[in-house]
Amino acid sequence: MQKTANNGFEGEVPDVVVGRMPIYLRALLLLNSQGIELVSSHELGALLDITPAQIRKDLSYFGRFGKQGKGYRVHHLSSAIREVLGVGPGTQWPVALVGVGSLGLALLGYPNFGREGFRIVEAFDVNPSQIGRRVGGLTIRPINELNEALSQSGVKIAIVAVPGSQAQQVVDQLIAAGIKAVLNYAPYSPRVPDGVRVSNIDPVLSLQAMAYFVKGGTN
Amino acid sequence: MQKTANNGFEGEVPDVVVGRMPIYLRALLLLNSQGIELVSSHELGALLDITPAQIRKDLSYFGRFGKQGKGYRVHHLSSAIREVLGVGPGTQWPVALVGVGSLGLALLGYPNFGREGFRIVEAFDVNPSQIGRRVGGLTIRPINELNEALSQSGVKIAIVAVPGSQAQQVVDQLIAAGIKAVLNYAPYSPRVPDGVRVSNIDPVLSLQAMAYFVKGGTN
DNA sequence: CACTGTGAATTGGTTCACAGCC
DNA sequence: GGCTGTGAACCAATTCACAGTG
Repeated sequence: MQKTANNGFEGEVPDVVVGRMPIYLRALLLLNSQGIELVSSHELGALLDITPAQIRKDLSYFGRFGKQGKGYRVHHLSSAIREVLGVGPGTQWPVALVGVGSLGLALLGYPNFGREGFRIVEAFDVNPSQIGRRVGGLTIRPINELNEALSQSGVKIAIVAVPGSQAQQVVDQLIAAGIKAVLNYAPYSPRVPDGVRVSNIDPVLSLQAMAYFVKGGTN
Repeated sequence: MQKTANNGFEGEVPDVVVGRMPIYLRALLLLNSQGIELVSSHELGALLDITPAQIRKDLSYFGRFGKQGKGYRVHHLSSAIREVLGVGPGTQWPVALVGVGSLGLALLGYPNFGREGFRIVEAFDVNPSQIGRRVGGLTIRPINELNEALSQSGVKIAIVAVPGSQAQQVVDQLIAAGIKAVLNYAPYSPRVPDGVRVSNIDPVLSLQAMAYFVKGGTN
């Protein structure tokens, strides 16, 4: 049984490997902007604090992108990773945002989404004073229009920036409207059915873990 | 060699375990607010999608907090975890913020830091129009005062919310000023010396990884 | 000959399963 | 009887080491 890379079976690539691909992509785009055309796994590893072997093995899950004796062509590899992730140039994932408080507004104005394959195309809030407000070409809509607005539109990814107490309810509504991936900023980890991905961003959890190490671990 | 829990050696607890402790703490505080006094590893696991064995083993790195036949007293366990992490009630880690754009401002107004053991006590920016501005009891200071302000103050944790192009330089300055942990929101992973912790929060990386799964993995 | 791609070896993390205790 | 705490077993991820190649 000769397992060539990318034999079409799903679930074969470990999550942790998928999670590193965007990191590689980032680094490659930076190298590209510096005019660097060729990079070895060793150089890339030095840049990212990742072992060369890890990088080569990770990439080998998706294909053979390098040249022996040379390394990887920066542009070629970055294109390949974009392709793998589904964020190739030309594709832009439409994203829904729920919660337009100060964090939600900051996200609406964040320029990197557009550059990296995503665009916020709908924004919702419960707060009546926000509804109807126009921000960056978008009109903030009431949350009860969420299902109607998203069900037919094919939006598959949402960002949740509401208080923790509302997060579960909002996520439930999003899933009912066909959302398959949620980037959650609320300080509450919502429960979701199989087939839906959640990625939680919670600065407090990160700070607490770092506090342990700053303090000096177990004392 | 009989390795009892918490034998005082540092570095013995895997990072991944430390990273889960804040998650447990979150859940326990929620249970506590619901008036629940006792919880088993099985119940907590069901709530968090973590196996009971994992929870018990994780906790056992730090001590024996449960009662056989009963489970864990919610209040007792949450206090113990706070103690372990160094975010016990009464302690509040002072934190420096660099970058007071829309994201930085949102962070300044984020009420959870205070509740969970952290307080932003200094805020810096390069933008002259921000400097001197008062936000939430804090005066925004120019970044060249960073070293002076932090070196003597004992602030060990910083939040970086500047553009990617400035992140490395800012982190270098923070480290020179004695910072030991950085929560980095810039879309660039800064290089740091041993002994300094960085936690990167990058929504684009999360979205790109989720896009892969929404797309259906390798196709 | 410097590098990739990849099985094999190793390390680290998770889950099992049960002794001990309430 | 129900649950914790924990060695042992298992599984997953990382690293090694080298054959293969431009």
